[in-house]
Amino acid sequence: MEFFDKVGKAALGSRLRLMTAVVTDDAAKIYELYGVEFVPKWFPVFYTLAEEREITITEIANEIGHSQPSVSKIIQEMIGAGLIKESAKTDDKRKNNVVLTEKGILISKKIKQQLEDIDVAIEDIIAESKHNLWAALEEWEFLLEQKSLIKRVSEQKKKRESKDVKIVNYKTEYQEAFRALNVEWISKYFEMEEADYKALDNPEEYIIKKGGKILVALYENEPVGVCALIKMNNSEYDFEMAKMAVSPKAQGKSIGWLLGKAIAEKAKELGAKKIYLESNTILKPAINLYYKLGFEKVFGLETPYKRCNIQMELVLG
Amino acid sequence: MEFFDKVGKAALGSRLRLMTAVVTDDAAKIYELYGVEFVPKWFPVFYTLAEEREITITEIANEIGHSQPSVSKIIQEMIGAGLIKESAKTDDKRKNNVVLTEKGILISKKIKQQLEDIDVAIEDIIAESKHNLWAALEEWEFLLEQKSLIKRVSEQKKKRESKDVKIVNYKTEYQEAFRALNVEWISKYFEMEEADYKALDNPEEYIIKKGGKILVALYENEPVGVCALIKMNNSEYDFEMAKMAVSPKAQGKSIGWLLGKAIAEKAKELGAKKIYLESNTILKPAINLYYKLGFEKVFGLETPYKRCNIQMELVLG
DNA sequence: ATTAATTATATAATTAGTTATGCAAATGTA
DNA sequence: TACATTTGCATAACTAATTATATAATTAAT
Repeated sequence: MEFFDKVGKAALGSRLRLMTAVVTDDAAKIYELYGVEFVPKWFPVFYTLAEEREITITEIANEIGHSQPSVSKIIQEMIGAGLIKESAKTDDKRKNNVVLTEKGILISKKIKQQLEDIDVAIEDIIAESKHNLWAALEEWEFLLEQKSLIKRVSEQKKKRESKDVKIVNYKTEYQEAFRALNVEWISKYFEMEEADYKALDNPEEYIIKKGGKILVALYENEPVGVCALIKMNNSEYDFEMAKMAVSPKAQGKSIGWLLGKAIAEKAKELGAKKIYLESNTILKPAINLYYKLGFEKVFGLETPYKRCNIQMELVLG
Repeated sequence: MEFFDKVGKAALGSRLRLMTAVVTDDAAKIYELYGVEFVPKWFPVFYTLAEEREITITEIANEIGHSQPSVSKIIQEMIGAGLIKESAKTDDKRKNNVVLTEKGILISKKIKQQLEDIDVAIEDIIAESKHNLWAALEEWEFLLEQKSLIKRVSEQKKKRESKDVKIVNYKTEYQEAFRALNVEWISKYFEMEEADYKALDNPEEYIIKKGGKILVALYENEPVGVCALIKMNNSEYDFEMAKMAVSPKAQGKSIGWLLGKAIAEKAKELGAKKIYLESNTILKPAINLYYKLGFEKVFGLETPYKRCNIQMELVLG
């Protein structure tokens, strides 16, 4: 199908669907060829019953990877066709154990030869093909169970988008964004405090002129994240990382990570050995990010912020 | 899925269906991730329209391998969603040409990035897997188009069953079968003639005692095919192959071919250089078989049978 | 110039699965 | 021991496709 070459791998689903249709259409004809009165969709259920002596509907569903209602319906059809019957041998009255009838056992014998022929026919295709579809399905089942397609795509999206994020130095034109992005999360989770207003309304005076730095993350030339490195009056720490904010609209692009890394780099350039931060444990994604960046908990410093209930430091390598 | 290992390749259809479900389920989530209001099943149709400027429903169906009603419904849904519109630019009033709307074009741009991400994600799976599912699907599409699964299985069935066919010499206990199998086809297509009754009622006297042979094909120890080698009074031919009959119930096991081969072998053992036969062209499968066995048309011999309108000979190698 | 066959589409019915939901039986827990 | 939770199953409603069939427009054939 030429179509698939043009579209690319995104058409994997469509391609699978077509192949499924081709194979299952022929499956029906194969039963006919062998003169077995049998509906192909019964096959997985039937096979399970031929193997196990007696088994419940839910167990069958789990074994063959169908939903329980699907098996439930198939069982009813097969009972109608006289291939299986309910077997009362159970103390748990919710359970509906089923077994093959005489007729079912007969058909299972008939089908045995058919299965072997199909097996040989498919083995032949495998032998004449370069790429083993059967083995590929088995392998992909495993790989997609390990990490689903949606997860893989979302990781790729993040990776690509974070490439388009630029971290730049603060300019006056970003003051509005610096203020707005911070006000957004602070007032959502806490209340704006005196110290916040000072720094956000006048960052050049309160942060940069005192020897600090502000970095801005740009995505498509819009400021979507900010973070400050604030000069401290403390014997142990030269700088505090603070006022980190990322627009909710720009989440999933690793912007926090990129800002954090850049701030740490900046601090190192300025000769710092360690940087300090204050936060609150209700901000779980933020705390997580700090750990990922290498911060560790410390205790005991004084702070002007009511909302601070966790203090951390990062030793610069 | 352990189930598949037990069942063998016959579960290829089930395995494909499960993989299709896994992939298409995630497809829906992927559109959501990218914030595109889009139903995955629209994708092949949408993609075709994004490529071609303007195209009819049937053309789309052919291109993407769906049925026409399927595309017809999808088109209606997409018109409802405002992604495409009918374009009246056609003289053939049966046709329903469709194109993307402004909104459709916008979404196609949005989706482009998404497609690239999926492409990379799937390429990554291909890279980390030993068996390339994408390439396997492509190859199997080709192989199954060349020779369908049903054809491959039916060939395998024939091959296996013809192994279970035994060709044995005539014994008195097979007289009834020899008669019945021949009467069945002769009276179906023609009328029984005097010469038929003689040979069939008393084969030992009319065939074997005169230096001829009869071979019987047994399947599951039942006689299901017969063929005679009859001594001729002719300077050119020593033997005639005649009274070949195969039970309709045993068709598809190459019994005719096995009998023909065995008769030719027998004739060679008896020192014949050529064998002769008479038939009628309305028996197309039989004539076909004779050609396959190496017989060629000849002309001019006299025959006691009304039904004879073709004469053939096989030069024994 | 009719009539028959073909083509393009739409609609209806069917298929093989899925979720969602409800009910009864069994199990766990305070 | 009573009550909440879990389990097993059936039923209903939905989904994404299919085949079968109807209708209108076009093309081919007498």
